[in-house]
Amino acid sequence: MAMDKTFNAAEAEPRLYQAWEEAGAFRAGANASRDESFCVMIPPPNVTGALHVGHAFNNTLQDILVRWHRMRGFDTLWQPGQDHAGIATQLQVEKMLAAQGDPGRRELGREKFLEKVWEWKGQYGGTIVEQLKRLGCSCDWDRNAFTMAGAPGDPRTGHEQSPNFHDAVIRVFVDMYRKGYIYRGKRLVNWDPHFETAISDLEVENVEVAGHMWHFKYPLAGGATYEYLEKDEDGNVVFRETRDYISIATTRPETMLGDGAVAVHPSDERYAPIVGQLCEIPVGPKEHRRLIPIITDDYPDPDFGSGAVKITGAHDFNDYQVARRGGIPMYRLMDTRGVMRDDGAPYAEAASVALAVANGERTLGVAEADALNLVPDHLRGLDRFEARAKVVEEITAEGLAVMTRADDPRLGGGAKPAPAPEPGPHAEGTEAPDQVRGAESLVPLVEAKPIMQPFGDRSKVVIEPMLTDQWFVDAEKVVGPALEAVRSGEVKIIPESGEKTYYHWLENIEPWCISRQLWWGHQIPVWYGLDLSVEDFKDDEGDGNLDLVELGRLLNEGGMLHRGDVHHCGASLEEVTDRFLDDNADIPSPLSHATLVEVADKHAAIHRLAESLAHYAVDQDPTHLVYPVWRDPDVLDTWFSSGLWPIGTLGWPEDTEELRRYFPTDVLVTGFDILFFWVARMMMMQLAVVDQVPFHTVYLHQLVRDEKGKKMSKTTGNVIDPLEIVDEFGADALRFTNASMAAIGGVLKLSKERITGYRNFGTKLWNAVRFAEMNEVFNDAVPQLAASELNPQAAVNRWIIGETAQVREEVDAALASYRFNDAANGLYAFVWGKVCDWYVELSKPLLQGDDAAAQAETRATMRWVMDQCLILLHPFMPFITEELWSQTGNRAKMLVHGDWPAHGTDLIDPEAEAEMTWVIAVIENTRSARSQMRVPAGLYVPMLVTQIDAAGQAAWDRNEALIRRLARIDSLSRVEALPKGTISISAPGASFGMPLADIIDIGAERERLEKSLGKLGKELGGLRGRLGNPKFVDSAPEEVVEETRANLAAREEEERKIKEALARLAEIA
RNA sequence: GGGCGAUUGGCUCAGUGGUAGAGCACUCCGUUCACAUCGGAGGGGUCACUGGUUCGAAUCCAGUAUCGCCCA
Repeated sequence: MAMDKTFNAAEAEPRLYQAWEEAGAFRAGANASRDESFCVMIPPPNVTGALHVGHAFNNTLQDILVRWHRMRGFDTLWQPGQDHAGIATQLQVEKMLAAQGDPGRRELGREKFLEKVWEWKGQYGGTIVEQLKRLGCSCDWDRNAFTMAGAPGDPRTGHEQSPNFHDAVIRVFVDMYRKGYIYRGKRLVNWDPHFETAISDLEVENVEVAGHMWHFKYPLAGGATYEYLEKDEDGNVVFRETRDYISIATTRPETMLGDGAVAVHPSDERYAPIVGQLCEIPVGPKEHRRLIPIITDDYPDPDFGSGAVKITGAHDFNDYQVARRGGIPMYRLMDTRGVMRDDGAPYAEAASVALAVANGERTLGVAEADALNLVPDHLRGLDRFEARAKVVEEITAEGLAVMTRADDPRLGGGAKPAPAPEPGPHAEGTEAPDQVRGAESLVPLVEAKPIMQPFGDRSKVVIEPMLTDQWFVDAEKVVGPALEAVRSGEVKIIPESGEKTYYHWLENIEPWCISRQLWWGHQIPVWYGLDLSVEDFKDDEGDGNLDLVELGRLLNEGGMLHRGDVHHCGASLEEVTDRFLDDNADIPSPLSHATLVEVADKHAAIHRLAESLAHYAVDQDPTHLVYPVWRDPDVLDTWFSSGLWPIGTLGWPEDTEELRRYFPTDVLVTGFDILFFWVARMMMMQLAVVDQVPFHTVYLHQLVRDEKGKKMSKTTGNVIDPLEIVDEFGADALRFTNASMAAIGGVLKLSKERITGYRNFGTKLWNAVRFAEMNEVFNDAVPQLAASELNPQAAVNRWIIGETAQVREEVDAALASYRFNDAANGLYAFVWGKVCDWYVELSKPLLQGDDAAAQAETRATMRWVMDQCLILLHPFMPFITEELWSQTGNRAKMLVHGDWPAHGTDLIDPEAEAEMTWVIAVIENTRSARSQMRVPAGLYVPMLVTQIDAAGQAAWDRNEALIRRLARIDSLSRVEALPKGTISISAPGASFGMPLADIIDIGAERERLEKSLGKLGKELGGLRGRLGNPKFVDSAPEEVVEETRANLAAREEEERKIKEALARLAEIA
């Protein structure tokens, strides 16, 4: 059956993939023939994800490594899976419910909503798996894992065999909690007011937007004044003014309400006289203006703005640090929706407490400060952007805005009396009064300037730094081993620059916020109970029993509603029950004997306890008393669970065979951007939990960009869909392009031109095999031999065997050091440049000639060579190679399990190599001369030789048919001297000529020769210069000097021949 | 502002001390015998700049310029 002219990827790819899967070709350990294992964990894509070019690139590299190891007989596992992507999935499902007109998340309630999520996961969660298959990824899909596997409600669709990840996550949390690595605390976190949850830095996009910088006066307390001086570089006073205020610049006026201080740099002489004094926040009811201290801190930049910075510890990350250093109270201003707080005591009351703090009359604990609502009554309940407009308006109306001339360039464009506040959902037009626009009139100084603003990458709303109670991993406690593992070289990061980044980040690590206020995720395994160990509670009778009066007091006054809760961490309620009961053992009976029950939340707990006590009051039956506890409603950050990916997917905490065989795993291939978010955390967690590194090598790559180096984005419209590429060019072309781009640390620019080129490469390979097939190379009669059994006579066959051995070594070396581009480019150059361009061409006279022995050995050799091409290319282009493998004779195994060659450079035959190098030089030089002399391409011409050394003569004799065919020569004659009008052709050790006096152009020939001479002259100059330098001969390595000498000799011979040829031309001219 | 990196032919990029390569594009020639998704032959770079180290620098060092990424 004749082969098609091209490979039909669209038809073959699904068929081949199915065949691999049916044969179980990708199962862990398939084709294993040795003890060593090789394991790659897929960086789990989001379960909501769809394949993009980044996935395609990343997974191509993994597949190359995996297929390469599998073919070499390693016990190989490529572990696939997806992560549950808390926010993204929850959002997706909410959207779906809305689109279907179904009840929303809150209406459904947690349990019902989670059922919907599981349904959604079952239906759509496998999308990316199917897409990875189209790329040819050889994952062990039977083991497909999911970071929520085993969680309550899991119907096990799409991850049927996944280890119970939920157990692993909960176990790790409990374990790390008990080791003291996890704590609960109030810290500043990125808060998404839309989803009402903390989010990670990774989920925050900092975008430059047009913003404003307002300048306001904070009056000094009690009308105090000071001399404000500005000096130039030489210390001369250039500005002097008596001021009763300090000037502050801010991009977020609404946060002024929560200011705890004004800070200036300790070296700033301008403000030295007033450091330590109090100043007034110029907003809020006049009679309750809050006073805050002027402090020093290194954070303010004296050259930026006025040099003074307001400190709002609860709403700004920099201010938070200053506040912590300076013991400045942090006042939270907003609720979870980014709306100005409307809870707690009236403003007057709160402000007086804050004033007492500012005056040093009292201090506040973190929780107490947080409970204080310092939003003036009339601003309560406003959106943060509405509040901003109000604050600006009020300060300006009171005359406390810094004023400037209307033509001040800082105002940007036309001066606006009171610019609109930041763009926000509720940004309204300005209500500022019209003012005269003359340059002389004064307007508030509101600079128009670009500011970096954080947005939630899913919600697209402005992220609010928010002081909230969250769970944290005390990263400082677990960072040590993770740093040491890389420093010691136990774990290697490629490229090396990644190691620097890794150190820099880990050495400055911050606590890691792991709680999220979502429903979809691993619920935190912590239960809370009411704190009954009331210190000031008095058991009147001292009899250890509560009477009704005492119970009443406990409920109403005992602080049960106001005191903190107690909590315990454990894998299940059963695990924490005893701990709660132990806590309660000391409190008066009958409460000490209460039975523990679980309720929904704290409100329910209080209600339930009260109810229980009321019953007790009536029936005095202590057996009905209950102690209600409730579980933390928050879930864990998705990164916390995917941090356990290496051990979790292998079945930890069970002591599984997979864990023993494949852990620690080998290589992690992932994007540079998640070095911190994932790689570092996996290192920390695996080391903290099982005291082993998760992998020995981390291969980091860049973002895949478009052909111009731009990030792909929907807005720019430059997104390349990898599946469209697969449809158009085939998966192999995309894969080969990915590999050839993958220089270590390289920028990745994907262009269709390049993909087309590698699709063409596939066609080239296809047709080379097709040629072989047409020449009966794959007939059953042709033996399938090992390299060592071939022993061909013809130099061309011996030569190509050596070339193949060499490229195999190059490919192995390149892959071993993750130089995918070198491996791919080496194979491209070999298959196209050596096999197709030369070996196939040179073989034609032998295959089609009448020397049966030569024909037979050439067939056998070509069969071997073609097989080697398919084997070596298989990890890069699995589909086309597998198809060719199946079309070329009976095979014991599919190529996916083909045996990767181990033949060495002992197959290189230096004599054959030298001979073929000479033959190729003769052919190329002849073709070049013919082409430049415009000898018709098809015309067979005679060749003369005047001088040829023994090696040359032997090479000619043995390869005459090849040379004649490829150089189009019809005869070779020995002559004493070349006749006039001969085109000169040289080869090492020989001088040839083509006597074409009647058709050549003397001038053109002279031009050709002189050009060659010119080039040679440059080279000769360099070579002679070097060898003429005694220092070079003395200090350069022997072999370099030798090489240079040999090179010079060869060039001199060439120069001599060209000069002779020019002399001959001169005779006829 | 801090950190990391880049600058090589028209384009995209390799190249860790021995005098510069690839692919694409371009020019010319060629469709009878694997392939026009092809073959043959060519042109094209003072390796960003300035100094230094070295017998020798695209490569190592210092500085300058421009650009990019990350963090603030």
